[in-house]
Amino acid sequence: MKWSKYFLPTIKEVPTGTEAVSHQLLLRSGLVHMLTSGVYSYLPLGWRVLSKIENIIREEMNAAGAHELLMPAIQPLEIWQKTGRDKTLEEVMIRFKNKKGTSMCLGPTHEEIITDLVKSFVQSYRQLPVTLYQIQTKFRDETRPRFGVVRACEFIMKDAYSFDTSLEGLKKNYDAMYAAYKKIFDRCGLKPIIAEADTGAMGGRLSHEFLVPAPIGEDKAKDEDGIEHQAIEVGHIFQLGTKYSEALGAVYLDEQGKQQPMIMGCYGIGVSRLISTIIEVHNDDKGIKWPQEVAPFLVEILPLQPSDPEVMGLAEQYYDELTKCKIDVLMDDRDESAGRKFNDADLIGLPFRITIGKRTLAEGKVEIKNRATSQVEVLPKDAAVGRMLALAGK
RNA sequence: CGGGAGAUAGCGCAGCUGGCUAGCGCGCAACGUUCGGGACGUUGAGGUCGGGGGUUCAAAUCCCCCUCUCCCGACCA
Repeated sequence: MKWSKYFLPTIKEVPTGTEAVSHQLLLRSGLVHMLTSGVYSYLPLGWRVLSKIENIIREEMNAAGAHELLMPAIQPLEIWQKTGRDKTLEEVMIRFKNKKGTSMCLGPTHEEIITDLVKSFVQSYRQLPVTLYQIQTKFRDETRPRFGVVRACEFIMKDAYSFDTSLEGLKKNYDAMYAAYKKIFDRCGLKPIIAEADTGAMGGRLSHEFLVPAPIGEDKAKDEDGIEHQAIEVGHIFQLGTKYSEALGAVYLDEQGKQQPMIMGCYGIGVSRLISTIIEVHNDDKGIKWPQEVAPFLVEILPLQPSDPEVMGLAEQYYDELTKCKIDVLMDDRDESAGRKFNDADLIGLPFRITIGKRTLAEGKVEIKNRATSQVEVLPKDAAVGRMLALAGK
């Protein structure tokens, strides 16, 4: 991508009414834009990060044997009345009546919907176990949205649901999800504390929270050494048991031809919240330091004098070669001062920066800088692409 | 939902003991000079001072009501 043709508005000054570092950087680096409290647009760069995170989640969910689907956000209230959660979740549920006068809501979560769906198709133990998941927008009318996208009224969540015929089966699925979660967060550059937690409004037998220590955390978490941290909850997994299947009549016939309620688990990840959390953990006073796997682009090519044919020629050459090798490249080809481009590069925080300037190029050299470590390598111009590929692990 | 802070140009702010034809910095447009860490000069565009009502010769400024935003708490899968 070429910056001059891209929609990437960076902001120099700290936006009014922002306290959290991640909230400030989210806005300053052109990732999101607030429409109203707790409701955000994702700009092209933010959308790319979101897609990277989603793809990591997809890969690990699929590897764990879950199947992706997509359920509706618009839901009849009737189904919520069957489990009584129209009351439990009354405060956060956004409700309305459709033209026929039917009470509807925007889904704050999907246990009821998935249970109803699986009930429609699964009648036999032979069809179980099954685990389904979706990545979808949830709606919660939060009293106090906070810290940008950390607690929002409209947010993106990955929610998975397992259906089993036995507690052993549930345990197995639960363990598989637990393991997948560890991989997902690790790939996102996060080291969550995993803690047993209350099952709260979800109900059920057992649950674990995945908590990432951060100054803006709303949850308390004790680490292995018993030290308490403020932490952001990025994931929560539950052994639900039969609460929903019994309430909604999701039953199957076992080998004896006897009707049994399905045994369920559910597994959530706050996808949009992860963006804030990653920024909260990976930043310095100049901007974001994206972990490689979730970075919107892997490398920024920075020609300092775009009007210089030799500088720009080399930049274009790198751009083409790296793009051919399937590296996500952003080239700052804007006709702006060097200082501004350097500062913007630090702000948006791509893992690597290739700087091409007249002065260094006169000696046949260019620079590669690692954003996270600040390490700078000066190397012959013909070695830059090869080195970059090595750094990218290709 | 309780407590606190705030809303003036796209962004960051000043002005608030009434006198404003509303200003500064950044950004934006044009031209020229620059060109390795947010360059410089000249010219220019851009505002229902969050909204409504009131007091007054006169309101961004004083009074009342409302809306919105942020922070702390309560709440929260």
